Parts: sequence; structure tokens; C-alpha cells
Amino acid sequence: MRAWRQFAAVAQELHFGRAAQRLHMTQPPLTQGIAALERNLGLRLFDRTQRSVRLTPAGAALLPEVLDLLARAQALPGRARAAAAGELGRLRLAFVSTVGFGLLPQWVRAFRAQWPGVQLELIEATGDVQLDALERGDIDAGLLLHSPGQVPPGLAHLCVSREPLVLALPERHALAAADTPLDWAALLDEPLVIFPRRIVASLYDAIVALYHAAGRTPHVAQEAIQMQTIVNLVSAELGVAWVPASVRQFQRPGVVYRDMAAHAEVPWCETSLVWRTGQDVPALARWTEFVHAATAAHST
Amino acid sequence: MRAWRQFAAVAQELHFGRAAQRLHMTQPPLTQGIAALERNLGLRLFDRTQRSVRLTPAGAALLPEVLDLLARAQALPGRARAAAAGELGRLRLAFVSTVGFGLLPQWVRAFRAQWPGVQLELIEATGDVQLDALERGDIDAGLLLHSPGQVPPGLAHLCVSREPLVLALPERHALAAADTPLDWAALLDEPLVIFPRRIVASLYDAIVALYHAAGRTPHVAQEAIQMQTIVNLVSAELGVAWVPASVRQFQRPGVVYRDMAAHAEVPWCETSLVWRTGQDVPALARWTEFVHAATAAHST
DNA sequence: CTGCATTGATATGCTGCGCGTATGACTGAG
DNA sequence: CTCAGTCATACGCGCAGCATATCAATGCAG
Repeated sequence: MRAWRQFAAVAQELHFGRAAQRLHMTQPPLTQGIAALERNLGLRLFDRTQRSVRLTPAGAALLPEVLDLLARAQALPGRARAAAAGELGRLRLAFVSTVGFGLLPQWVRAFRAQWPGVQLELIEATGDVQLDALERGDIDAGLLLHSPGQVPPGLAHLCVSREPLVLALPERHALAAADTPLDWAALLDEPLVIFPRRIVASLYDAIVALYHAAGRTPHVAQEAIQMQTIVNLVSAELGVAWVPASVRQFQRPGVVYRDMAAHAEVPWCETSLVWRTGQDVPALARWTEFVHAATAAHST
Repeated sequence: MRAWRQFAAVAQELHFGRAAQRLHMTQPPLTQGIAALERNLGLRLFDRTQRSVRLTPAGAALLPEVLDLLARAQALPGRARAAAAGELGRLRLAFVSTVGFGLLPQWVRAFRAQWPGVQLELIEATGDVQLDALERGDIDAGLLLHSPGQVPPGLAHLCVSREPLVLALPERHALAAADTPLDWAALLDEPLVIFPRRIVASLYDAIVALYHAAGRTPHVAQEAIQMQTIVNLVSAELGVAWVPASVRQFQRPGVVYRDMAAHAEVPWCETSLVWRTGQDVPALARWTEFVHAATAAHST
């Protein structure tokens, strides 16, 4: 490596004395170094008389590659500092499917523009799978749903949005028209489409509590893992469903959403970024900063 | 550099003992080397307990770059040998405009495909300019016209094609019809369009000799440097011209070419690749080999 | 709980690479 | 012919980087 640095210096100066000066050394060992390099390679890199130095064609062909190599080598410490600062590296981010249709895409675009050195890997997964993956170290952070205040223990979190649940109804359902007075008791007797409890236990329990408070037990007609699927099942008239307000964006034909905020008992849910504490992932710090700024800007 | 090689070994093995073995050294100095590297960078690359070694996120981000750098460094001697073998480097090739419309383009395509590492720079120039440039070392080889056997002295050469001169006539000229018997004496009295003598002295002299042999002196109506221009001037009925047979490809409207091979005195011309001797330009050797093979294949 | 094997860290001495100093050999300019 | 300039050679030395020896901590077997 040093030999190549010496080669580059002599090739650029075409003068052993000045090249040695640039290398902070004297001329004799430089001459020897170049001679040793040429001997090892088995070819001449310089045509030199006693008065002048010129590159051979082979030397000239090699010079750009050597300069590139030296530049990369010299840049490595800086790259290391960049990596430690989180400007460089890989970040594995899991997310539930609903946020994939929300703000996440534009966040990802903006983040990649701001930190092009960070390789952002996106993995769609349900909340329970994300928690397992976090535990095993397979991902660096997750974006998942939960009930307010019910963030999984032992993890750092950053709340990204807070929204009430709304009711998804088949279009032709008796309670679908917004101007009809709501028969709360009749609603609680309707068949329910809901996610399995293991997906988001806290939110599942909050919905069940809503029924229990009225002395009812929910009649679960069908389970589905993704919110999109749940809405599709509502469209197929298998039942009604409680979904986060943001799901209204879907506008699936055959489905109407009804705001239940008038009933104080209706649960809310939060979407949070969660990650392990206790281990330094610099790129993750950049991501949490970024999300914090993005949510702060959005809420103002 | 050695420090980075040690880093790569430990990062891949995740075990100081095995990494040291791979590096053909013992474990203690490897531990010290990594410690020194981390101290110089001011950051930790490995999370190590007394029993295990893991990469920090920064270390993991850095590993691909380091591996790339090491691979390039290791490949340099091979690149040097390739450069010496002429598979790598720059080749500056001058050519007269006529060959630019002949076989040269397909030669260049095929050569670039066979030797992608050679950066072939093409410069259009007349023969006299090429000889100056060769003398000054501005180009590595030239493709130029000359009379048979009259290659410029002190240069190596490779004859690429040999062809007779043909007569370029204005379409409406009395001698233009191929079925009319040729009035040789009348032809020699026609105004002549020809290149300046300095461009290709040997060919110029051969044409003049043709006139002198019949006791005439050519009446030079107009001079032009490029064959295309000469043909255009013939089209403008400024005179007739002697041009290499290959120029017939141009088919300029208003110009007809007449084969003069019946007259034994008609000069021939050669196109040759010429280059300086006495200095080794490996890529040039690849080019001369290539042209030799191409012309041999074409002539069979 | 105890001893052992494994593994990374520390201590110490030594060797050789690569540098500096001194000098030589050759060349072109005045 | 002399001298300044430049690349090559000779030789000695200091220190970076290695090996040997050893320690300390941890997981595992019994």
C-alpha cells in the first residue's frame, strides 16, 4: 500500500526529489521503494534517465486506478465516523400494513433523500411478529398499533398518531345511514369481524371491554389479520368491524364508515415507533429524530 | 491498510483466534491491532465480551466498503500485469477521413469488444499532421495514405489496403460515359482538383509524374485537403480528380467514377497503419495484432 | 459448587522493514 | 571544464509489529 502511495507521488510529480518531499521522506528510500515495487510486479512503471522521469504506458494506465484506491483508503476513517454517526449503514424497519398506506411512503422518500447512505429495509409484519423480531434482533424498529399507554414493556417508543376507532358497516346495513339514530344495543348484537387477539392484545381487549360494559359478549363472525381484509369481509356483509379512523382512506365499495365519537366509551388506538433500548444503532437514532420531526411538523 | 485487513478478518470470522490464523499470525498482536484501529478512529467496531465477538452497527456498515477496498488492492498487481500486456490503458489513434468511412468503425467496435480495458481515442487528421503528432508523441499510431513502398522513414508500418486511383468526373463531362473511348490526351488537359502536396507528397508526386510522362503539366484548378471535399468540387465541375478507388463509396450526386486500370501508368496507393518503433506501448501491440488479423481475414 | 476448557486481554522481548545520512554516477548548462 | 541537478547505491539504526508467555473471565460438565 505504501508502495502504491509512493508510486502515485512519483507519477504525479515526475520527480523523485519533490515526490519524496511530498511524502515527508528523503529521496533515496523512495527510489528503493519504487525499485522494489517494480521488481515485485516484474515490470517497469517509469522510464527514467539520469535526468528525467516519465511514466511507461503501463504506469500511465495504472495511475487512475491507484489514485482511486488511495482516495478510497484515505476516505475510510471518514466513512467510519459517518457510520458511527448513523449516516451510513442498514436500518431494518417493520411496519403494519395500514401505515404502509399512510405517511410512511413519503417519510421513507424524504429520509432516503436526507440520509442516502442509510440502506432502509422495509418489512411488512403484524405487531406480534414485530415484537418477536425485535427480541431476536432481526429488525431495528417497528411501527405498530396498540391501545393508548399500552406500549409493549421494555421497549422505547415514539407515538406517531392517535386516533379513535370508527365503525365499518356494510353499505346496505340498517345502521349505515348517517342520519339514522344509532341503536347502540342493536349494534352490539351484530356479528363482529375482528383480528385475532394475539395480533394486538391491548386493542382487542379494549373492544371486548366495550361490549362487556353493556353486558354483552361480542359475536365474532370472522377473524382476519390485516385491516384491508377485515374491511373486505365487512363488504361481504359478514359483519361489522371496529377499525382505526385512518382506515377510512380505503373507501372499499360496499362499505361505509360511521364516526362513533359521540359514545365516550369508544376505544382509541395509537401507532407508535418502537425499538430496543440498551444498544446503540446510530442509523436508528437518525430515523427516530426524523420521525419525531416529521410528526411534530405535521401536528402543528 | 494492514489494520483494515485485520478488521475484515475478524469481522468475517467473529473470532480472534481463527482470524489470526487466517492472517498467518498469532492472536495477541491481532487484538492489539484492532484496539489500535478503534483508538485511532475514536469508535468501537466490535462489541466483544470475554467469550464472543460481534460487529457494532458502525462496523457492519463499514465491512462492505473495507472488503471492496481490499479486493481492489489485491487486484492491483493483476491490473498492472494487464496494463503491461496491453489489455489496459489508452491508445490514441489518428486516421485520415477516408478510412473513417471504410472498415475503421467496425474494427473499432470489434476491438473495443475484445479489449474493453483499452480506452481507444480516435482523432481525425491528415497524413502530415499525423506524422508530426507521432514525432511529438501526441498519438500512438496513425492510419494514412501513401504511395506503395513510400512509407515515411523511421516508422513501423502495416499495410491495410492497396488500391488503384480512379478518376472522378463531373456527371455531364464528355468523358463521363463509360462506353465512350477515353481520350487520354484530352483528359490530361482537364483542370485538376487535388490535395496540397504537403498532405501526401508521395502520392502527389506520383500523380504529377503521370502527367509528365505524357509531356504535360497538370493544371491545378483547386486544392482541397479532404477527399470528400475534392469530390464535392468535382461535382461543382471545377475539374477532374484522381482519388483512391474506395472513395467510390461516396456516390456524390453529379459525380461519376471511371476505372483507369487499363492504363498501366495509373498510380496505386496504400493505406497503412504507422507507429513509432523503439518504445513499448503494449496496447498498441494489441491493436497492430488485431488489425493484422482483420486484414488477413478480409483478404482471404 | 468446582474444576477445566475456551477465549480475549496484557506483558515483554526480539526481528526486520523502511527510513535517514552520506556518497556516487551521470548529464546538461554556462 | 566546471558545477548544479538528479537518480542510484551503501550503510546504520530505530521502531512498528510480531511471537512467546501468561493472565483473567466466562461457559460448561460433572
